[in-house]
Amino acid sequence: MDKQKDKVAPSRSIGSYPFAEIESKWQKRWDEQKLFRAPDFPTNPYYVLVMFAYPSGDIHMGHFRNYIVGDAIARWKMMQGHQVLHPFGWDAFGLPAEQAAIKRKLHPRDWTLNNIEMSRDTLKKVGISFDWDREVASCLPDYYKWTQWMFIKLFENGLAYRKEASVNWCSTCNTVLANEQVDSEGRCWRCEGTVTKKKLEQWFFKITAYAERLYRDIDTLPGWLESVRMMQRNWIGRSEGCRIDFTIAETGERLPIFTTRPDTVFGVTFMAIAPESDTVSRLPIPESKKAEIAAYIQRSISKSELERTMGSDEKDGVFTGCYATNPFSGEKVQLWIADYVLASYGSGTVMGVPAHDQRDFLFAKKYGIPLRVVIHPQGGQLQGSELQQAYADFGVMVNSAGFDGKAGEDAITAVTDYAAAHGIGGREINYRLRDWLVSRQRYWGCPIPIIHCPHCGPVAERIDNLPVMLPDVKDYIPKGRSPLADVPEYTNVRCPKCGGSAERDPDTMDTFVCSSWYLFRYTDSKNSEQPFAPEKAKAWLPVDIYIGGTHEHATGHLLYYRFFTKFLKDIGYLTIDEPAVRLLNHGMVLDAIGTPMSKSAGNVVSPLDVMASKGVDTTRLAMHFAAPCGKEVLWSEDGIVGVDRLVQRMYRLALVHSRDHGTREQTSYKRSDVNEETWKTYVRLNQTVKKVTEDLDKLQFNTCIAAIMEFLNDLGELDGSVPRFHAFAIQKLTQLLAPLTPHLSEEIWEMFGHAESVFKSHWPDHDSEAIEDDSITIAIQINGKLRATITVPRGSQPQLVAATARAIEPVQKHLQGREILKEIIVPGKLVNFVVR
RNA sequence: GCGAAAGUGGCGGAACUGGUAUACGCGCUGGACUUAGGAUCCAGUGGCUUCGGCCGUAGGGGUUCGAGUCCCCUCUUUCGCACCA
Repeated sequence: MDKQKDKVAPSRSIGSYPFAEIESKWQKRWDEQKLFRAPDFPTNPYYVLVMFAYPSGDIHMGHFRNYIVGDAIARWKMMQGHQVLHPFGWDAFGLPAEQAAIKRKLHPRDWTLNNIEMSRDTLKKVGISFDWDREVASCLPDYYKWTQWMFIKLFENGLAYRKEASVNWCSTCNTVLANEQVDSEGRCWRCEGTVTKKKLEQWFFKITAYAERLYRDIDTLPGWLESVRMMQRNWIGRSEGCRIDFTIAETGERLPIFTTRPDTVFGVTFMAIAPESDTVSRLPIPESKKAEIAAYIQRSISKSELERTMGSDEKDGVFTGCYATNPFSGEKVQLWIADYVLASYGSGTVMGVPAHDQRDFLFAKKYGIPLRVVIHPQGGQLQGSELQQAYADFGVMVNSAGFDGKAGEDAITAVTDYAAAHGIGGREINYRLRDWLVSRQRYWGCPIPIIHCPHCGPVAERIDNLPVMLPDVKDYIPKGRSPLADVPEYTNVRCPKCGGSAERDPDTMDTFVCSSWYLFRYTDSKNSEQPFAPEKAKAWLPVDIYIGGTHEHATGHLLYYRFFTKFLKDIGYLTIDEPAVRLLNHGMVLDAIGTPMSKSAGNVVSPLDVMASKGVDTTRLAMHFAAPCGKEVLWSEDGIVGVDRLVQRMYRLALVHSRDHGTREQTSYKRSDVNEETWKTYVRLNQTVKKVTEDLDKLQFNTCIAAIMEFLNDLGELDGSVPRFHAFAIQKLTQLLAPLTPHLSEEIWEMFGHAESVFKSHWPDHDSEAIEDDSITIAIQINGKLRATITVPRGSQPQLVAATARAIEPVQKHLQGREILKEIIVPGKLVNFVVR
């Protein structure tokens, strides 16, 4: 019989895969049939969440990759019998809208809504399985009403508060920023401008009240990337130590400090206060010193974070003329102001132990402050005068009154317990995490629903008055105060409490507030009575997999939304502690030589262009196949060729084999049904089903595709002597490919006569009666080097295999004149002869 | 400086608990069918080779019958942290 292969003769009679019409056909049908509409109360839920998007009007390769990964998972879970929630929405407040408005003389709202239309159309062309009925846009009143509700709930629970503080100010954006929005080099996350400090009264969310839970629960998130977990741990910066109350010698006022090394307390030879610390103003500074100190404080405050951090070997400060008393030794030491001390951490004051802390050491060296050794290394001695640097390791306490001889952790415990027992301190935990500054002096954001009353102070807007509508303004240009402040109709209101005249807060919220709860809104996006019904949220949450750029959000969004989750649980709206079980970072898309795509580099490739010439499914496959999905991908046109061949090949095979086979359902084959070659191929098919299923579970889309290609190569070798076998195999492959090539698979599925969507079909199970090959290849090694392979029936006696191996010619040759010391036999794998 | 992850053909990348390194794809070489081929199909493709083999997973050591995989050192890259007391 002729080898039929999958060649179609004459090939010219069959056109290539007509992707354009097939794509629009199925996109339309999915829409009409509401195939991806999620129920409110699923019985077998799976929640796939992709980070919602800023509506910039187009999509780039990074978005494309993000969404096709989510889409593959959503469609696969659907075929596995889950009800899938796969929603989408728009993070629609934010700076670019104002800039566009200024530049193009458009209202930010019009610009944004127009972009949403365009972006949505684009996503529909990609055929992403979003449930568009649940779409949200954070800039619409029916959404931001509930963002305001969140603010008020936090306010009512004492977790939203106003304080004057030294805050981050970006002079380019003309607004304040949260700590999370300033990078490690002191630059604005959005414009990269230098961030300075400004003393302002602003709204904060008390995320620090959740520091311990946020820290502790990181351990309950094994499905998150370790790097993200580490970044959050670092950001929260939990540190266990001891509070020790020194006193200001002149006034007797308490001067508490935090230290992780209370065992060095007898080595304190000075104290240092941060220049910004409130404590400074309470010091009895001698007249003669005041001018010098004021100048120093002025100088340090005007330095940027970067300047203060750079050259960290250079410590400077100024002596206040005041003294502090060590409660352990009763000794008086000099009290300095030094800008290596941070006002925002601990009490803003540190005890200076030059012998055992490198920073204190450098500082003391510079100013000739004495040094006292109070810790000796185990079994060693330190000479203070010979120290070239601080000895910061653990050791044995010396020169420490009754504590001498205590060592390491015991020493720390002993001193801490003593402090607690004598009312001069005790165990304390400190966090690096600061409260979240949420006010923004910008127009295009969610209005803060607070009214400032001269009598009642800040008062929350009444819930039934929500939303506080964002008014139109003439001028969006940020001037360093909110444009809303210039709209008297907006700001002049009555106090909800006393009815007196009052002023509305003119600021808007950080857009990260909007994105801290959108995943909950999706479970009940049309609710006009509540942000979402708790029972609906309960039915879907937590998110099973959350996909996006986890790196840039590691210590921002991904911390904020955990905070909101815990808060909403505390007030009874949620039952979960953590919002998402698994977090997937889709890697960046780079150009073919590994440079990030950017306008300035001129190497941007639009997914839309590729889709237009090759079709969506080919473009999807090329992206999936190029690299495992957590890794960065080098995008190259060359990569398309191979997967395009796969698409064309599938389509051609379907054209040929669907002709007269109809929907006839063959669920499995028995060995007796088919010839040997077909059975082998059938086994290979089942192995492929198994492998693809396992790889999808591991989100290894690249190896799924490879497995399918491999099988297709094998299928091409098989003749058509068993009627309908090819048709059977192709239908299985169509299902396996469906999460990755949804349009192609739908079309082929229909060609085979199925009336329902392939996504309503049941994901193939492998036939466990046909998963193992009849014969296996055994590697034959001599001294660990491969010398031959032999093929034996599965389950052959290992000794028999070894004997066969010994007899074959290439092995004989190597064994000639040598002594076999040992035979290593790994059943089903290899035989290794150890010879001399 | 500290910490973590990684380094595999010309390229993107495979390889389960140590067990046939380089699956799959691109590219390349040759061929078939063709008016044509940027279509399709077939064969080959790590390096060296005296055609027996030898060498090969960043480099060097080690453990083992056997190492891409485990251990130690070095180099490189990426990422995070970097006055947090």
